[in-house]
Amino acid sequence: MPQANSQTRRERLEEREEAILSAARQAFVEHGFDGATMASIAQAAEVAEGTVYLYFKNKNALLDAVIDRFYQRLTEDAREGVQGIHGTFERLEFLARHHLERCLEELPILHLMISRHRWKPDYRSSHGYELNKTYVAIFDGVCRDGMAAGQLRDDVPLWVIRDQFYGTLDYATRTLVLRGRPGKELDLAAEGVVDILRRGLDPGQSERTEAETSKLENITRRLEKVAAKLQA
Amino acid sequence: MPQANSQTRRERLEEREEAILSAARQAFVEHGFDGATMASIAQAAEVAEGTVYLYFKNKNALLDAVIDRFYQRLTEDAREGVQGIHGTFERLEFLARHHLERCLEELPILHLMISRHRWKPDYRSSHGYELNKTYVAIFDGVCRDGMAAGQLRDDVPLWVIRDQFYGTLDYATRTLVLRGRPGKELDLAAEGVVDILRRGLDPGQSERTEAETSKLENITRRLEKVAAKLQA
DNA sequence: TGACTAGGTGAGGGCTAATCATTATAACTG
DNA sequence: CAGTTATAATGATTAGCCCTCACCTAGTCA
Repeated sequence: MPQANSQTRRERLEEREEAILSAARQAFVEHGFDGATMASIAQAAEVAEGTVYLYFKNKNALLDAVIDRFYQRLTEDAREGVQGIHGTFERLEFLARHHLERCLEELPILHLMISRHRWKPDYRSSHGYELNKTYVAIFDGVCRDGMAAGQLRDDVPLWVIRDQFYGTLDYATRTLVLRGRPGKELDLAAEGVVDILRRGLDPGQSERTEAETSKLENITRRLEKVAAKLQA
Repeated sequence: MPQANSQTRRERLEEREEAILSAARQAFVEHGFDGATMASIAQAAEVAEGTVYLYFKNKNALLDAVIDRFYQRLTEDAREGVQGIHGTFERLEFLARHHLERCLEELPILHLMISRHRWKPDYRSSHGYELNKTYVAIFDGVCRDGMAAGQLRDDVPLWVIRDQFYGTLDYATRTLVLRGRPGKELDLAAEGVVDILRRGLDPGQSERTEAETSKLENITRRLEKVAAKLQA
């Protein structure tokens, strides 16, 4: 049974890789990149120190892999969520809330990403850049649809809007943590971001109905969450 | 002549400190924090390695000192510039342009600041936090004046606006560099930021929807309480 | 002059990431 | 099943870093 054997063999390797990756993630989250040692990661993964280097080229590659995971889930969930929502600003508000929630949840990972990943001189040719590109492509798509539908000014470059959106959100994440009550003010932050965008990118005559239904739908979504809780 | 002697003595010390600080700045800018070695910094400053530690507690203290300088100049110039300008949005546009220009000029310092400084867990009790606070106080002042004069909505928390402003600018800085022509698009970015703010914070629009959503949110909150009770 | 002291030195300690010669294990073959 | 090869795993070792500390030097003062 060579098939079965090679299967288990492959599985063993994947399990090991998983163990190392998970140990690394844990170590990075707990002690930061510099604070985490390869020795402790190897020990937590129950392998020898040298073994880690069979699976990952070096410490940085470990970090890359951890961040890769973060982005994969972030992107997937964003894409999924957007699909189930109609209306430009409803989608934007979902994206804002989703980004804030996820970044707050995984704050240490966000720190690692920003501090070690995003400011490298060769960022643009890095894998991380591609990951980010894929992620923000969802936002870009929503905006382009909005522009095509006339709900969004199309005389502002998309990259300006994008920086406005994610720049604000990342700063807001930090502020929410610094202020010590991230949960309570999350809604305020997400709504604030989209609200300013809504007014700032209004293509002309204000469409009050649009704005109102948006907020109503927002509340509906929250009520649906409550309903889901009740079911569980 | 004890006066003259102690003077020259003091001057010697200050010169040395200056030499070390300047060498450190150079090294950090050229090779990054990890890439710069204390040995090379000491050599560039023409002192022994141990001497550096007579002037700065450790490598991190060196970085702090470098960043301190950056903030001092940034803040001073911002304050000066704002004083010579009247009108809320004119001032904001100056601040945006000033921030962008300075950050682009000193990009490596900005990287150091963001990656090593701002995301420390104890950031809020650090000197860097105070520096940042002093800097953004200028922006806050401009906004508060604008609100008092009725040129700015006062129903959006100041911290949301601040995050919007500086978050966007920092992201824009990165984008401008990535796009490779920071000079040409700097105006576009600065104007874009302020333009969206201008429209987004225009106090002219109605606030009736605001009151209505507030009521609805009240109801939502009550329903969530009910849900919590039911869960228990 | 001789003791005192602030300031300066650089070899060495302790810790780290990463390597590589060696060993162990699995897979294949006749 | 035994022998051979290929793959996987090991951990002592290496090179390089930050920082300390025992020692040194040169001014200052009694």
